[in-house]
Amino acid sequence: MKKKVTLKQIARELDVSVSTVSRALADSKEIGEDTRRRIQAYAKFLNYKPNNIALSLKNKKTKTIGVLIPEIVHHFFSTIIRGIEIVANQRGYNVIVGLSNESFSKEVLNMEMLANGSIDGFVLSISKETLLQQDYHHFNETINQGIPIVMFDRVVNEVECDKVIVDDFSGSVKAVKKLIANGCKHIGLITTMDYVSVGRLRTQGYLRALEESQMYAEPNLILKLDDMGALEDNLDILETEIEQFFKKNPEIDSIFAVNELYAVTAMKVAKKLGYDIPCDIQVIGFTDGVLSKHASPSLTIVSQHGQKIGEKAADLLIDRLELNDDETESNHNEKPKKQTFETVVIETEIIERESTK
Amino acid sequence: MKKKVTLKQIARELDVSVSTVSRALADSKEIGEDTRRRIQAYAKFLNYKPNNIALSLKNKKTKTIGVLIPEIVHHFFSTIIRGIEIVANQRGYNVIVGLSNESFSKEVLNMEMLANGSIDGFVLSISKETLLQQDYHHFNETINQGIPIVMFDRVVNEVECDKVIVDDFSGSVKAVKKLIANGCKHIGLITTMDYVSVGRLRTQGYLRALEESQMYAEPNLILKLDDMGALEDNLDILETEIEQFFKKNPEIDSIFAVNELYAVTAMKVAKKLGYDIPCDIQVIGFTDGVLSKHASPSLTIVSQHGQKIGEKAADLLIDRLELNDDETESNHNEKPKKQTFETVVIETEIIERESTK
DNA sequence: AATTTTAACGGAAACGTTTGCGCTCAATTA
DNA sequence: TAATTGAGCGCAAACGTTTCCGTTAAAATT
Repeated sequence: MKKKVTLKQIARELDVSVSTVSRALADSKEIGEDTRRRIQAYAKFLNYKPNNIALSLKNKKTKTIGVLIPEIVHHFFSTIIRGIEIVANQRGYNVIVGLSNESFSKEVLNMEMLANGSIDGFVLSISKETLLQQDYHHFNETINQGIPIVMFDRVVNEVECDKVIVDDFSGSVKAVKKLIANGCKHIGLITTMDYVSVGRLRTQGYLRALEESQMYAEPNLILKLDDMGALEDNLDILETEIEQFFKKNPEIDSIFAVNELYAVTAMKVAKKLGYDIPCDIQVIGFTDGVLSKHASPSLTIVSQHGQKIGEKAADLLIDRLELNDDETESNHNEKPKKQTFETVVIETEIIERESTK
Repeated sequence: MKKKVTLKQIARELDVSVSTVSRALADSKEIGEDTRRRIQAYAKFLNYKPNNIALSLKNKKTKTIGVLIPEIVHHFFSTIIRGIEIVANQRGYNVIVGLSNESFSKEVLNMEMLANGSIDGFVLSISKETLLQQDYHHFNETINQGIPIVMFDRVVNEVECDKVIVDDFSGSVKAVKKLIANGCKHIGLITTMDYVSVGRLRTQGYLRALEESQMYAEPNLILKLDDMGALEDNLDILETEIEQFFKKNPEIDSIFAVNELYAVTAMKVAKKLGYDIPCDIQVIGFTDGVLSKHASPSLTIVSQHGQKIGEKAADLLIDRLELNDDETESNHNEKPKKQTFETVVIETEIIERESTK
């Protein structure tokens, strides 16, 4: 077992000092032509690679970004990680992931773990429990320690930082208006409880679209579901809820669902009840999932472009990290740099498939 | 912006030495009752947390495990990451992920990046390109540097390390025998090219099941597809291939598919051709995906228990890491500890749904 | 009273880097 | 010939810890 080779080792065996080796490998002009070559050759021979940890300690930066998400077994979030990973790697950063599992305490714990030197900045999406409790102190404390945060998708006004969101509102407006344009008169909405901002925004988009089309928003046609707990596990509950919904409102001619699961389940129930899709009932879901493409009929969706979200979030974070570098290096004048934060909106796109006319 | 508080800072402000602070916080008996209390109180007040990077440098261990997977937007892999993350966190480790994107060079690059001090060990699944090229030097070099590796799912005999695999072979045998028991006489197999070991094993399982049931394996009934490239993107190609397959072999009464996409696509095509599932054609897929549950009819599968795979892999890795600790600390006798590696097989389970009788 | 023990703490090395500064020796300049 | 320059290299500090080894003074032993 060959142990990792260090500068000290090379220095000893070549009978020079550690600093000479360091400089030689950095191609410093201060080192003589021949010794430089000698050292470089020997280092290459030993396959020397500098120790990242030592560099991190010295440079006070780890070149690592922490990603904190509520759940990873979820197409949307894994797509985002992919986006983050791509630009991070390309810009010389590593990605370390933490899962909050929608729990406040795990979110706090994970942040504290990673904030103690392991990472340079965070990209995160807030857990449901945190949103419910509305306790955001850990975010602000982290930012106060000089560790920048970029939030995506589930964001919150109480924390000042860069954000990347989806145009939930106007995406929903577009979707519902498409249903209206397709001749739908009684558009059902299947949505979640209000505490997650995205659900609320999508609901508002639904209402706005109706309003702008001089249509009356019937309270009956709105089904609010509590998605706390394991959604995937009690599918049958979901199905019966939706079935009740259809039976109570036979006039329904279309469904707008705020996530993929609701949409495909609605289709399944509708088919079971004898409706034809899209003739009797048209369906649009808000999602970035894999179910929609393979459902039968395939589902028309408002696509969220998860990868783009991840890429943009990583870019924002790294931009800020490297901007901070420049500041601390060059202008030490205490001119309080106006801390201006950006909120980038990633456009949604309607992908038409078989569930709409 | 409050900068991170260090031992040195506390020491200065309390007019003691750094070592005293360090010991006081470690509850060392060497420090007097009162100073100990004083220091602990002040540290708690300042919310002192030790710097992970400094600790890593000192202890020569990072308490971080590197996970290298071919792709993250994939239910199977994200489930595994979840499993890894759960036990890692619980045992005090962090998880840093790298994506090879099925590319050999990205796999090598990622390993080199992380191997330079960033992580204590790897959990990985080999990229397709690497399997094709059969170049495994980076794995062996990493192991030689003293960094343990645990491979999962896509493993290879050429590398000696702990492994976690699925019983692909016997899982397939079980599945095909179930079809046979259900009265199927002409079982079609939809599989991949042979270079990924799991595909080959599942194919062999299919053959064995037929053999053991004294049934003849018809070459026509085996469809081998090349899944290089973006599977999801050319769904239509996949569909036409499968459609041809059905048309050429009208006697087919069931399908065993080695992955979820093949299985659900086969169902879709079958339905389009007028077959009834499961009456005319029964389908079983080998998978750990989300499509199967929501397909209509829902798909009977051989489940792989991805999370368990991840958990077991992480446990194996951490076990070995902490075993190495004990060795180097206590018995320095050069008795060459017999390096014995384990290959754990995670049992599959057939989950019966609507696509079989 | 002289010695040993012990409690309580500080100094410094170490982990692997980078880098400012100083040193030496030769070459150039005055 | 004496002084200045510069090339080429080493020393040591620094990053934040932990820990071995002192050191000091008081307490306990003889």
